[in-house]
Amino acid sequence: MSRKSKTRYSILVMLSIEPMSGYDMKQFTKEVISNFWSESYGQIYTTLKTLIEEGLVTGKEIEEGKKPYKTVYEITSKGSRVLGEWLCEPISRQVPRDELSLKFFVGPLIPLEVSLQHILAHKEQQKKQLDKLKKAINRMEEEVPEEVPHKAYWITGSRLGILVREARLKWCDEMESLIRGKISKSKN
Amino acid sequence: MSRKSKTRYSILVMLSIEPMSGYDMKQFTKEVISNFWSESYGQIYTTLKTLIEEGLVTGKEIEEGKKPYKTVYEITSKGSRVLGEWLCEPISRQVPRDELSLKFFVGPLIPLEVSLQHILAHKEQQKKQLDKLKKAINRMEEEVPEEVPHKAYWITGSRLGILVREARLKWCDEMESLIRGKISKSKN
DNA sequence: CTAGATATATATCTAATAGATATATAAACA
DNA sequence: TGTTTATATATCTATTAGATATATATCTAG
Repeated sequence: MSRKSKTRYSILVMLSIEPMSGYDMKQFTKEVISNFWSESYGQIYTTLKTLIEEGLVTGKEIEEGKKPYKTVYEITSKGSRVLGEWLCEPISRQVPRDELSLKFFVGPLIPLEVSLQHILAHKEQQKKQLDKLKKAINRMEEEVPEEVPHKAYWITGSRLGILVREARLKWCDEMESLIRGKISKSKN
Repeated sequence: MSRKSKTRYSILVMLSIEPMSGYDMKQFTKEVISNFWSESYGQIYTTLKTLIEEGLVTGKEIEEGKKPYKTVYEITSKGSRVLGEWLCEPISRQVPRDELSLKFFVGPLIPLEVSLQHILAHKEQQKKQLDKLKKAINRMEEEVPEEVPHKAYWITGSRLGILVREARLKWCDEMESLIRGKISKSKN
C-alpha cells in the first residue's frame, strides 16, 4: 500500500472552495483552517507541480495592475473526482505527538515552578484559540448566507475546536491544582 | 534556531523511567504512551545511534538463556541533564492535522450516508480509547504504589486523554444530528 | 508433531512533512 | 527616506511515518 500525501487532498479541498494562488493557500491554512490543519510552502508548491502533471489542477498566470505575476490554480473535473473518492475513504488515525503530555509524563523531573509556568502558558494559548473560534462562529453566523451549503459544516467544525480546547482548559485546572498542592506541601 | 528532533527527547524520557531495548521502546509507545505519543522503529534505532555518539545514552548487550542478544540502553548523567533542560523549555505547539475536520470542511461534497459512517466509525474508535484510558487509570490507582512520584502525573496525564475524547464524542453527537437532519430532509 | 501465526529483536529505506531561508516587488509607515 | 510588512514563488535540509527485511523463539490449532 503506497502512502499518499495528505497535502494533495488539502490542496484539492481548498481549491474546491475557490481558485487560489500558492500564497493564498498558505494564508488560508493560517487564517481559516489553522484550527485543524497546517501546510508549509515547501509542501504547497512542490505538490502543486505534481497535481498539475496528474491533471488534477490547472494553473493560469494572472497580472493585476503593476503587481508581479501570480499563478491562480483551479481544480479540474478529474481533480474533483479524485477528491470525492478520497472524501469517502475511511478517516486514517492522526499520529499523536503531544509534547505537553510527554513532558508531564516525567513531571517529577520538572521543577514545580516551571511546571506551573508550562500550564499557565498552555492555558493562555488555549484561551486565545477558543476566543478566536467563538468569534469565527459569530462572523459565519452573521455573514455567510444560509444558502451556502458549507455553512452548517463550517460552524459545526469550529465547534469541535471549541469543545477540545475547553476540555484542555479543564485539564489545565486539574493539573494546576495538582502542582499548587505539591508546591504548598513542599513549603512545610 | 536549529530544529531538534523530538524523538531524542522521547527516548530520553522513556529511559528515565527504566533501561530498555529499542524493541521495548517501540512497545512502550504502543502500549503505555500511545495516548499522546508515537515512534517508529526507523526513528528509534537511528536516533539511539546518535544519542550514543553524543554520550547521552549507553548500550550494553545482554543475553538471557538461549535467546538472541539484545542491547539494553541506559540514560547517562549527561543524558539526564540534557533531558532536564528540555523539560524546562516552553512547550512548542503541535502542528494540527485532523483529517476528520478537513473532510467535513467540505461536508457537502460527501454523500450523507458516507458522512454518517465516518462519524459512527470515529465514535466507535474514541469510545474504545476512552475505555482503555479509564481502565489504565484504575490499574494505576490499584497497582502503582503511592511512593512512586510519577503516579499522580500519570493519572492526571490520562485524564487529559479522557477529557479530550469525551469532547470529541460530544461533537460526534452534534455532527450526527446535523447529518441525520439533512438525511430526513432529503427524503421529503 | 508440525505448519503457521505471533512475539522478540534489530536494521534500513523511501516518501512525506516541518520549518527555515532565499529572492523580489509593492505597499504601508514613521 | 529608510524600515517594516504584505504579496508571491521557490528550494533545501532535518525530521518523521510507515513499510519492509531479516532472524530466532514461542505459542497454537489441526
